[in-house]
Amino acid sequence: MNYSCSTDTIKQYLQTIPIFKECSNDVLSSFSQHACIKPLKKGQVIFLSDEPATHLYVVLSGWISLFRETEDGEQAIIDILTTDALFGDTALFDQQIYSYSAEASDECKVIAIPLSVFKKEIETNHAFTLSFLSSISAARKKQDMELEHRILQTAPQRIGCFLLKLHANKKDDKTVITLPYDKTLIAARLGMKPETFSRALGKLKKEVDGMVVKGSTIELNELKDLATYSCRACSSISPCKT
Amino acid sequence: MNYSCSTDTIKQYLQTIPIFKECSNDVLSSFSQHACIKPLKKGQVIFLSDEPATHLYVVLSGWISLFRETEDGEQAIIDILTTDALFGDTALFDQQIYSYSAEASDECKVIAIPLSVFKKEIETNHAFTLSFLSSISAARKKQDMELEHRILQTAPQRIGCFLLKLHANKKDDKTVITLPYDKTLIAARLGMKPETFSRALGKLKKEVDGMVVKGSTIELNELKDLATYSCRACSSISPCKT
DNA sequence: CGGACAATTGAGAGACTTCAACAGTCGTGG
DNA sequence: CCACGACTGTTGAAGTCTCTCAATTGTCCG
Repeated sequence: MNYSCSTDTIKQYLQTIPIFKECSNDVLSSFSQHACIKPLKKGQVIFLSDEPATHLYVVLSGWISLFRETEDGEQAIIDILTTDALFGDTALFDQQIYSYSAEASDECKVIAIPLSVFKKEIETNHAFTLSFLSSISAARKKQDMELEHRILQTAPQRIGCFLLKLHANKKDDKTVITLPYDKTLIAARLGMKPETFSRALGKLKKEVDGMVVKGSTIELNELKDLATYSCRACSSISPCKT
Repeated sequence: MNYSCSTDTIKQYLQTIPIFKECSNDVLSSFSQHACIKPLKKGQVIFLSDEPATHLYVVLSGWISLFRETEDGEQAIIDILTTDALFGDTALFDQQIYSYSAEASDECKVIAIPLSVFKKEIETNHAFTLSFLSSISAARKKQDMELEHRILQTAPQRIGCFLLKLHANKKDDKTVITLPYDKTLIAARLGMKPETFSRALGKLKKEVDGMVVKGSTIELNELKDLATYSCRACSSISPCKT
């Protein structure tokens, strides 16, 4: 990969991303001219919650975690995003303030687009607004399911659901799943402590026939068995797609 | 109040609702002509999850609960809405299917607007799309906070936070808060069992100086005391506004 | 007044967390 | 090349929070 910030490189990247797909050449050029590619090291903070917002970001590679911190010093992970995902866009409305913090949990590459440029496009380009709206709407549904899962699913079920989603996003159809980041981080992502994750994964292994865990790879016999166990406590038509 | 479905009545109502506020007279007329006011009895179902969507709705009065049901027969309450809130709008994108069920938990009145009419407006009227986008964006942030609360707050804190939000939406500034609906329903809304709610409210009463509970009214000495206790485990700059 | 339902209370079980100890892995520096 | 330390991950025991089940009280309405 290439670390350049050249307009052409960015344009090429943007074209592959769903939300920008329907943009005309002019629009893409406009974004590309003002955007730049930012390589990030593990642990690097991109912005902090309640900070005045300047850019929104698109993930090119790696994993970005969105989180908030409380007065107590507790951390709540809101989401962990990878390629094609947009973040920082919540600052577009209201007071142009980020509503969460963002940090690279990996070696990452992101495209930074000035909020003002994006906002101008939203204000003047109706087609683009519609595709943005559609993506926001999808994100909202995803969040909705997230909330439901926290209420209804047990820790082992939540892990199962997480694995199913990982599998759904894979290119191949093998029943071997590789965990994308630290177990500690997955635990936080699923709203549980590392110890609970470890024990819950153990329980899941017992409950699901033919499931084998070796470090960060998980082998399954039948995906269906995992879905039967995990999706029992979920309202969506299983298996869950979000 | 008046149960008529006349265009003028609906237009009058719509004009008072933030998302429609910036609509031109023509747009309002277009909505009003196709919309109708629907009175609802307590317990009446408006639509079910996964059903093909026909209308979206605006709450005029009463409380509408949005929920989903799992294979197990468990129910997850997603939100409980009142005056000015929009629902059913998640069906605008994707497959025009409702992503949750909606039921009146009260005597309610709602305005039903055909999805097709709303969608057409979204597709052709840029100013309207922007104001819709802004409202969706706000809803998303609210949901975000909801998720955080479920992870970080204990049951008594969640109740405290709920009370603070009730107070923030009140017209007057009295420190007497009236619960808007059944305690059982509030419990479900906050993701806990009625028994837990009862005990948690008892605990909250003990923890917060000067708090008195009499049936469905709650008296407070200082709002600040409640916020200090509840917002400790929350990331937002207290008190929470969502 | 009685029935239906909301709300409370108690006891015990279950899920998750906390604290603490320990095993495994990886990279660094001697 | 090995030893050390830092870090991730696992395991045990005890504690906390919430849920479940069951019994009881309170309240509203016919």
